[in-house]
Amino acid sequence: MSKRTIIRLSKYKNALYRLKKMGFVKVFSDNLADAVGVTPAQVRKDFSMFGISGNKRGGYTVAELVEKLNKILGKDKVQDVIVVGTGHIGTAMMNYRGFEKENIRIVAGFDIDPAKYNADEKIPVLQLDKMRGYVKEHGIRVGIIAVPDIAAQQVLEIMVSAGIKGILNFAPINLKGEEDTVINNVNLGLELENIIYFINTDKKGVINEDTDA
Amino acid sequence: MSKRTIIRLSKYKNALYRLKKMGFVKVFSDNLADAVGVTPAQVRKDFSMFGISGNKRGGYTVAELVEKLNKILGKDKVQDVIVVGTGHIGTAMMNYRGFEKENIRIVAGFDIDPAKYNADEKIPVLQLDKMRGYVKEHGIRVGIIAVPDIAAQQVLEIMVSAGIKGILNFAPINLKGEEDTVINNVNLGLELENIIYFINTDKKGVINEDTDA
DNA sequence: ACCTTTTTGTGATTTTTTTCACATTTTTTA
DNA sequence: TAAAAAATGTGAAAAAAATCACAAAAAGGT
Ligand SMILES: NC(=O)c1ccc[n+]([C@@H]2O[C@H](COP(=O)([O-])OP(=O)(O)OC[C@H]3O[C@@H](n4cnc5c(N)ncnc54)[C@H](O)[C@@H]3O)[C@@H](O)[C@H]2O)c1
Ligand SMILES: NC(=O)c1ccc[n+]([C@@H]2O[C@H](COP(=O)([O-])OP(=O)(O)OC[C@H]3O[C@@H](n4cnc5c(N)ncnc54)[C@H](O)[C@@H]3O)[C@@H](O)[C@H]2O)c1
Repeated sequence: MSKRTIIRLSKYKNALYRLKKMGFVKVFSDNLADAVGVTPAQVRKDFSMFGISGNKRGGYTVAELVEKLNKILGKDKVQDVIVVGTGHIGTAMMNYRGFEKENIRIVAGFDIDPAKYNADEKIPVLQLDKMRGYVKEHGIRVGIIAVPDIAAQQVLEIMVSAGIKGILNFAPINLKGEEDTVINNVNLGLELENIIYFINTDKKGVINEDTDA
Repeated sequence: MSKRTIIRLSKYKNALYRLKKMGFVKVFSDNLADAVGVTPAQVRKDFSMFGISGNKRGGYTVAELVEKLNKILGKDKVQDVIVVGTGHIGTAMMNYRGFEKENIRIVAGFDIDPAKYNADEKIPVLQLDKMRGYVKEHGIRVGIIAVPDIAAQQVLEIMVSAGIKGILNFAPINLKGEEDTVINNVNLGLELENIIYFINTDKKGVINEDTDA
């Protein structure tokens, strides 16, 4: 399954939360298409690939659909995540309250700078050396890299060797991983550059999909 | 030209900076391909679409290539950017030193919370009401939205009406813009969800392209 | 001077992704 | 009960993106 499809499923799910809050019980492929910025056929095809079906003429039941999407996306159970590098981006992620309702829980931060250590906070910041043990002990599978680019590859290797399988990387370098590791490189500078290119050119509109940069 | 192509050009440029620092004078399509994680044919095709040519057998001259890419990407002149919403993400962006060498300069922040105001800093934080005037006066064309999702659409409209043409949006909502506006939605929650999906499934490896979420 | 090697540049081909279009099902209306 | 209307679900078609593969150019060797 392609990344693009999964990102769309997440978007449908987010749109559904909003629709639900607005009181919608049923939803049609073109409502979701509008909300997410794709065609209705795309919505239906995406669902069809995961065996999600609605009712002809009746559309989809919001509550059911949310549940199915969350199941597919692995959001039916809490996912624990650690952050390595508790600087600007790292602490932004640690303090973000929006992850909770998505069943994503940031459980600890790690840094090499002793000034950052704070084992007593709700989300403790521990020394990097403690990471391996922590990951093994708690069975952590997902981590965020928010260290300077020079340190990123090395940090990646420690994380992977400790047992982490999925990584969101903010360092502006294309990290490469082993076969069984998932790495999602998010390069915010690139995203800005992209905008700069397009405003200096004819092609306007919403640039979508693929942060993967 | 597709977003993916432009993102790749940016990546080539970044890879070239590193190669240059390492002392490389010439570079071949497969060096860049390796660095960025694409095929050599892709590199050459991308270049060919922008009329960039190298020398058969001799490859490309690093310095020339960097210059051409920066020209195409609009990085040959400084681009001023404002931030709206000076919370965690907004201040992370404002404090990030890495943008300077990319000719991206964050010139001001805006917020509705008076506690955030600080007109005397190098990068001042001003009240939201001042944004329109500031943008018009300084001819700002690019802005970053880092406000809560509920405020995002409204903030977008103010920014666009003030004359901003390109927007990087961190609020987890698919902002829609007018014809001549470029909006790049970056949804970090989606990027994490994506990782969670893939580690719970067979498909592993580097997830790339498309932050656009 | 000629042969060999290396690498580009790109048309052709393949693969992937999206959109079309319509038969089918369900609901409503009369 | 039949006809009309509104959606889905999905093969087929189209469009977009990536890869192949090879002629051509440049460099070096003998
Ligand atoms: N802040 C932004 O807006 C922004 C924008 C684009 C890219 N980035 C990238 O995101 C990453 C983080 O940026 P930031 O602004 O949060 O940086 P930062 O300097 O604020 O924080 C980096 C943190 O990593 C820690 N660190 C350094 N080496 C480490 C190591 N080996 N192990 C563990 N911790 C280590 C430092 O002590 C520090 O706390 C960087 O790679 C940066 O290039 C940031
Ligand atoms: N922090 C993260 O790691 C993270 C992760 C995913 C998504 N996001 C999204 O990024 C956005 C910013 O997140 P954050 O963590 O920086 O939030 P934050 O709460 O730290 O900061 C938001 C800032 O926006 C200001 N604000 C609110 N309404 C405003 C308005 N109408 N005009 C101007 N300013 C206004 C607030 O005063 C505050 O300073 C949010 O939409 C959030 O959902 C953040």
